[in-house]
Amino acid sequence: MSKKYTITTPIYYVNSVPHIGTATTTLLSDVQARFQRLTGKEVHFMTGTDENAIKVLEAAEKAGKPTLEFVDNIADDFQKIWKEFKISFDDFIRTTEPRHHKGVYRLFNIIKENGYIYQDKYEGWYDVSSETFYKESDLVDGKSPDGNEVRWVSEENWFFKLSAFEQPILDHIKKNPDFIVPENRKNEVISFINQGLRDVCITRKSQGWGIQLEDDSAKVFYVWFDALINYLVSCGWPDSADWTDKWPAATQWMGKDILTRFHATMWPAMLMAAKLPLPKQMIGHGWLLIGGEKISKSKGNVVAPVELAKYLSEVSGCSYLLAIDAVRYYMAICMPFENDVVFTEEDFFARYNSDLANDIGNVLNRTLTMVHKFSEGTIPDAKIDAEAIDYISNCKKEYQHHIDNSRIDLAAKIMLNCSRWLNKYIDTKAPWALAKEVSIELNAVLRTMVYMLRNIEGFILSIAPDTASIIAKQLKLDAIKNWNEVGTEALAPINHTVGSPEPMFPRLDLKEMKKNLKESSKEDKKIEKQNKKDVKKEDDGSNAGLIDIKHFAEVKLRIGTIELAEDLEGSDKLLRLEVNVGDAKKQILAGIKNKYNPEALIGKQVVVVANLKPAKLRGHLSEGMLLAATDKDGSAVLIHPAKEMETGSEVR
RNA sequence: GGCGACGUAGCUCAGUUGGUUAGAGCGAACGGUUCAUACCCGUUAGGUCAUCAGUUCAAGUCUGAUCGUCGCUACCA
Repeated sequence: MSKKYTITTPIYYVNSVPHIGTATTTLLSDVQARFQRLTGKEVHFMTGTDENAIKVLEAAEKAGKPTLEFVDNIADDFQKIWKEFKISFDDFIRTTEPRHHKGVYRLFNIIKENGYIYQDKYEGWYDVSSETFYKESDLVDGKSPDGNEVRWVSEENWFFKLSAFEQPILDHIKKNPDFIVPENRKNEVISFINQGLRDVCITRKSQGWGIQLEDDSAKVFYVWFDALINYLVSCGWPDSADWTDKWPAATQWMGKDILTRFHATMWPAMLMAAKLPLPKQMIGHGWLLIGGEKISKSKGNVVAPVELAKYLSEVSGCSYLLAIDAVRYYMAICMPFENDVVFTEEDFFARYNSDLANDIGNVLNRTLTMVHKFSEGTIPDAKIDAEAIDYISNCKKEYQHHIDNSRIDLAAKIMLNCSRWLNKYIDTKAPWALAKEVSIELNAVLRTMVYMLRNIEGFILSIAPDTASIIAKQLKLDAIKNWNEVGTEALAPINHTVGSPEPMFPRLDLKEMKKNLKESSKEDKKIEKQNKKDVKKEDDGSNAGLIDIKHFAEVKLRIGTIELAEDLEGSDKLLRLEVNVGDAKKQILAGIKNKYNPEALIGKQVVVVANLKPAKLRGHLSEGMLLAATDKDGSAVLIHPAKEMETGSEVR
């Protein structure tokens, strides 16, 4: 069995349908997959859904559906939408499938046997009302993301010895410069690992959802540990005989957000711990940020690619299939690589007009018309311009190079440049002028035009498959099926009769659309204006840096009496204080250990910010703060009232 | 607080190891053309490369500071 070219997308959370972000990743990988197939490679292109997150439970509950049914539905939706979006995946893996569970168990056991898994106490914040564990970073102002109270809980769990792989991963990155792209992301990963990796807790107390441990049904695997394994499972690991043909993957695609922490550290570590090969390349591309004003009825920040295509089809009159291609093309040519790219619907429609309607669509149209007018509809018997053959031969090389390097945007630009080249070629040669007298050159020009068009077909095929097939169809020629065909003269067969032109991408009336936009977004603008006004009122520039008194009034300052002070265990800066502020006692952690003895503080009065949101420091809750002046050396000097005050007195 | 990224034309973005007059596409203006989807081709306008200072013969590029946006992180109270 020959080695396959494996391309992966992340598996996506099932609490929402595909949006512009997931669609971008998926589309870019699809272009690569389609291209590699075109070159004759056997491709294993996989995507899927991550269904074991605890959040799924809540989402299902909200939807009023049994959890299993809920995830089934969403997984179906994903597949439907991806198919509509022409994603040519070979495998769609769901982490609720038995094959995935089997893989997770196997990998866990292998890593355990290899000595990289151990049992220890897991401590974390536990949200009782939603029965969910939260990481420290998940907490919002000391509460769960839903605003529920959390409490500190510790329980026995399994840990993965991630810390053992700091150096091995760094070494691997160094030895394989293309392992992580782009460069700036690679640097981020390196500096992240250099900060030190902590072992990760890979099991949780079961909430009734997730993959239960084989010998302990009260526990489930941490979702990221389970999810990453899907890549292996999709390749047939561990039991299928041919999994080594598919793994390691050639390219693992993802957005930059899940690269550093998971794919570039935890995942390689897991593979190393199991003595499995690492993927050849991971790409953490930037985001397609949503900005500007929205023309369509899409709500909020979620622009569904399929909805966008539907809307484009409505307003432009182009077929739905080609409208999907337009979205695909846009995402391809705007691919965010190192940096994020701003997406606006206005920009999308402008690009549709300039690139697809005016350039590519129009050049097909004028070529066909000319072949009909000047050559009775048949490709004349003439030599293709050597200039064109040269040009295409270069483009072909570059195009392949770019796709192999995952630069879908640059590849798309080559295609667009071919169309520009052809437009310029036509203008320079002016076939309509040549046609006025008998001319051999006219025939060569006409055949060259068709030849160029066919190469554009070849270049756009992986990006916008139906656009390619329509080009072939209007020329009444068999569609390109292999990359070898690109650049050959056989693409424009002599004496072949072409079909009649029909606009693929009808031009949009952007001015008209802008008018509509203005009306539809009047409301939004009003709100925006109001907001701006409010900001201006408070800060009109002349008062830069000054605040309104009402902002100050929001801060509740009280005289508090320190009733208890002690060192905080494990901290060399913080003291733990209990401060009476009149109506309540508050635990406050203060970073004043280097200046104050705890004993000397007891009984002292201080100024306390009484309505500060609690925060957790060093694992302990701090419910307020003491006012202190900053000394020359940067240390804190507490502020005391000038005379003994009643505890709880207001400070103004 | 720490680490990091970013700030380049009206808009969206390129600018390799510092090296002439800072680029592209879109948009705009003007001209040309008529095969074409009011399209295409050409020309032009438009930039204190966030600000300030420094290194250098030479800085968008290197260094430091400042401002702004964003991300991660912390023993920030």
